[in-house]
Amino acid sequence: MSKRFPAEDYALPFFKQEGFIRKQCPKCGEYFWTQNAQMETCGEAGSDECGCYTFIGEPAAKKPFSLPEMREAFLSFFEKNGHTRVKPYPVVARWRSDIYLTHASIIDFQPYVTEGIAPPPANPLVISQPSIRLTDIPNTGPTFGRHLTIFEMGGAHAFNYPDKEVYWKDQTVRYHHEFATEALGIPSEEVVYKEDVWIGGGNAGPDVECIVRGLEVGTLVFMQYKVVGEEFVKLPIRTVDTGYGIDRFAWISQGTPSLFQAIYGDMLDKVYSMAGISKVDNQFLTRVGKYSGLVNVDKTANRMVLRKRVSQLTGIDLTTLEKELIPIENAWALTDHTKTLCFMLSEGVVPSNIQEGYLARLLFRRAYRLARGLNMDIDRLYDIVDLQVDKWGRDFPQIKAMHGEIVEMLKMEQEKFEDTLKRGEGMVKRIAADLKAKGISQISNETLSELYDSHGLPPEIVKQAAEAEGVAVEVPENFYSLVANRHMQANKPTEEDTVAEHSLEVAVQGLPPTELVYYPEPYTREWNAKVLKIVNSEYAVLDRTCFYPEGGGQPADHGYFAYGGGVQAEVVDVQKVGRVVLHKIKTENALPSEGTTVKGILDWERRHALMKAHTGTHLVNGAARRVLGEHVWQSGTQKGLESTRLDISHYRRLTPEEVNRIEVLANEAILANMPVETTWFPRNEAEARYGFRLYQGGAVPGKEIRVVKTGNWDVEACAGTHLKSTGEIGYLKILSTERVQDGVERLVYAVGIAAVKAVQRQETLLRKVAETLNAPLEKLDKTAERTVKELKEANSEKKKLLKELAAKESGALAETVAETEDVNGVKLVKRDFGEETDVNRMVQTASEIIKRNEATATVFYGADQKTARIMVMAGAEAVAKGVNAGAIVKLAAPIFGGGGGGRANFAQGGGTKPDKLAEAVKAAEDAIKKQLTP
RNA sequence: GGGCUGGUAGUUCAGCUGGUAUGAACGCUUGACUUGCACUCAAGAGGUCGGGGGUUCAAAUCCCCCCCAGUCCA
Repeated sequence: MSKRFPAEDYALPFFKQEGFIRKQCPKCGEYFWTQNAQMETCGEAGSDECGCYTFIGEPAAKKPFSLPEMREAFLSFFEKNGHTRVKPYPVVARWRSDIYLTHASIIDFQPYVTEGIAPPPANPLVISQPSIRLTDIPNTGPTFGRHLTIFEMGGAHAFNYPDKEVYWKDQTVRYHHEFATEALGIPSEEVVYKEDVWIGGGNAGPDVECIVRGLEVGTLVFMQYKVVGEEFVKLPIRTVDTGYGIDRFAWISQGTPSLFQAIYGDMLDKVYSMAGISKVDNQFLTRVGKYSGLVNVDKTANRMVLRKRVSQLTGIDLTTLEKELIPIENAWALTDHTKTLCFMLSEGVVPSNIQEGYLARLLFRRAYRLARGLNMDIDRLYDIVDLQVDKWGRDFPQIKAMHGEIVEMLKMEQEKFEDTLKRGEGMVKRIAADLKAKGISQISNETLSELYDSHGLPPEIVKQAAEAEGVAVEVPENFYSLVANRHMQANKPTEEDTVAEHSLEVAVQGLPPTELVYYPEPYTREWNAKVLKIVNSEYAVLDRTCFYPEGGGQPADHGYFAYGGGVQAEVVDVQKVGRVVLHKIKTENALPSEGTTVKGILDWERRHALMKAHTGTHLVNGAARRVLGEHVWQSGTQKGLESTRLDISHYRRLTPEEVNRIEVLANEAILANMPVETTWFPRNEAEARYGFRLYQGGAVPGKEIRVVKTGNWDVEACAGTHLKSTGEIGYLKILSTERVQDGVERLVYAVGIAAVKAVQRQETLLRKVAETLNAPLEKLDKTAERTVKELKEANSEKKKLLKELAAKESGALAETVAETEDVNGVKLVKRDFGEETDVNRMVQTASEIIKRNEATATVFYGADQKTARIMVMAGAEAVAKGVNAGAIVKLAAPIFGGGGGGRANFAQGGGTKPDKLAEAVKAAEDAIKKQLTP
């Protein structure tokens, strides 16, 4: 979608007053505002080459600022100007269901604030938000720090309501200009404002980019539209969304060749020395850094073209450029990635193969490969992590608090990756050897993408391993799009359910919100209500209800309505659509008519059990966190009558000991009989009071949040029905655990009487086993062990005996049990095994006989009531003379109603008509004779 | 949430167009020869072919369900 806003949208009084001129850049074609009449291009050092970085070596500000200094300068500037300082939000956007990571400051206020559902924590406000952008991975390094996977976005936000204007475009630009010129001392005529259109996250509006000496240091967005199809629809709330690149501002204030030097300072030297980069030529970096603005790996896929251009502009030859630059870029990227990992893991992201955990894994593996590429001992990676914790731990205390867990999770991840690599290298070796044997000297693209897609082997690693085996690998330029193509097939959306849901939404329109009696009175089992509407002749809508609708992993209540003197309508399901509760009535039952007053009666046994399960779940969650660590988050839950489950994030399989400890802790929490308090808080207050740990169950909609506080054990935002106190649960028993995904463990447990019954079931099972084994319960393990051992021994004894028997029967004894005949120099041995149909025994015997004389063919057979079997084996000499066992069985087996086959030296067959066996044997005998007849 | 790959001896794997697991290598045990850099040679032990169901005369092999593990993408 390309759209331009009219020029007047950007013609601000500020520009006029301060003598800014609007110009069109001849290179990129964009309009920009500047006080410098001599300026021809917009000066932005992008791929259009409108300029280069002129701050490198010549700092743009009055003094150098470190990142924390710049952050403080920014925050205090806006604070001075009437903004309230707000603490940064987490980098894991758990309050949102559409994204995993916070990638801008505005993310903190979407959708509740920007859509007017909840008020902002302050208005206007200022925040410095650590933001993670993994789409910038390939650019991190090559662009000298213009792109980072983690950066701090300074956000000064104002939310303008129809009835309350805070400030809008003009004031926003004024603030920026004042910050840049007065707070930082950047000369006014060096600040350029570029007109631009901003579209993101379904919203849009005009924006201006702020360029200083070639670098975009900020974007001032005026969010005022919702994107609907191709159209922009005006929003009631106009949001000032400014993004100040705090890191970039620090960079221009220091004028270092790269942003990394500005942010990391001395720490970078330590990384260099770990990476074995002995001398870093700052003059060289300065020359290259000036032109780093035109590098953008996404837009111009071919990296080499970019390098060539940089080489042209700097006059440094390509080889030198590559050789000098690549290790440094990699060290930069490594430094950046470890910082991002520290932030992510400190908030409880567990590396895994799904969701945000996968992003952490991706990042770690990349960091690992960068370290390897720099010939760095992998242990140094953890030294860098330590440096990061030291560097950022003061301003972001959770990083310091989680230091141990971060390192542990990373080490675990390292182990897993090294296993994958080892496995993969073995696989490549075998593939290479196989190809070589077939005379193929190159690994196909198909194989290459499969190795990556299914086994996680990046092509460079395959190349390395294959070439060591003497098989070539050519990695196609478009490798990753080839992989993407493999995913293109079959993504069929099944959206039948949404249609039905939509019809309910329409049906409840205009109805008043149902009064939810189950919240203030979770123990009320009977109440009177008026039927407001019957929907789709199956759902009843009441004015007030005690029936809990399905949600938050808690199943719907059941029960019935009584009305009209003795009529009962059973409620089999309850759903909430919007703010209206729908009660599904059993199909066979009569529906009460609209306007009737009904008495609702809850299936209390069911509801009470579910309440126990729900409160119990909060206890298990709290117990798991205490036993396993602060990285534990709920990643899903389903309450049930028989058993309930809770999925938690954790980086390794739970041990039985850990499970026992969780169980004991949870039961201690029950015995402590702690009160369960539920309180509605305004969103901001809830977050301020309890932090983002509240969002255990994921995103919670609405302006007000229901907070469930279980004694001193656990606090969560939760919409379920809860007990008054924990003691009511009685007893909680963990039944089993499983691994749902890498990094997600599932605990299955039962509460109350269901828990007792579960224990009884397990006991019954044990007792049965004990009876079968005829052993006392307490010696069951030893007895089972011994029994299995004995069974194994018996089996191997049987095998041995079979062999011995075969050896005997193949010798002298053979004469007595088998018929032997000589046909043209081949000994034909025929034997009826009677009721023995175990081919294994026939095979053993036959091969013993043949071992003695290769010029032998055996025809063995047997039959029980139901099936007949025939087996033909021929020695090498017999085969040479023409015997073909396969052909014989194929011919003979159909006679007794079956089939069979095999090879020339061995074949077997079976059938279902044992009475025809003799006939088939005769046929087989004749066939052999025929084969041996010249 | 979607896709792909795998589960066979203690380990790494072969076998998978159904028809003997005489499986291979390494490891292990015993013996011989040597004692030096993966010693060599001989003999031997070691398998519910992840689990369950189905098709078939016959399933490691084909089909379905489940479990376990790996991996890519959003």
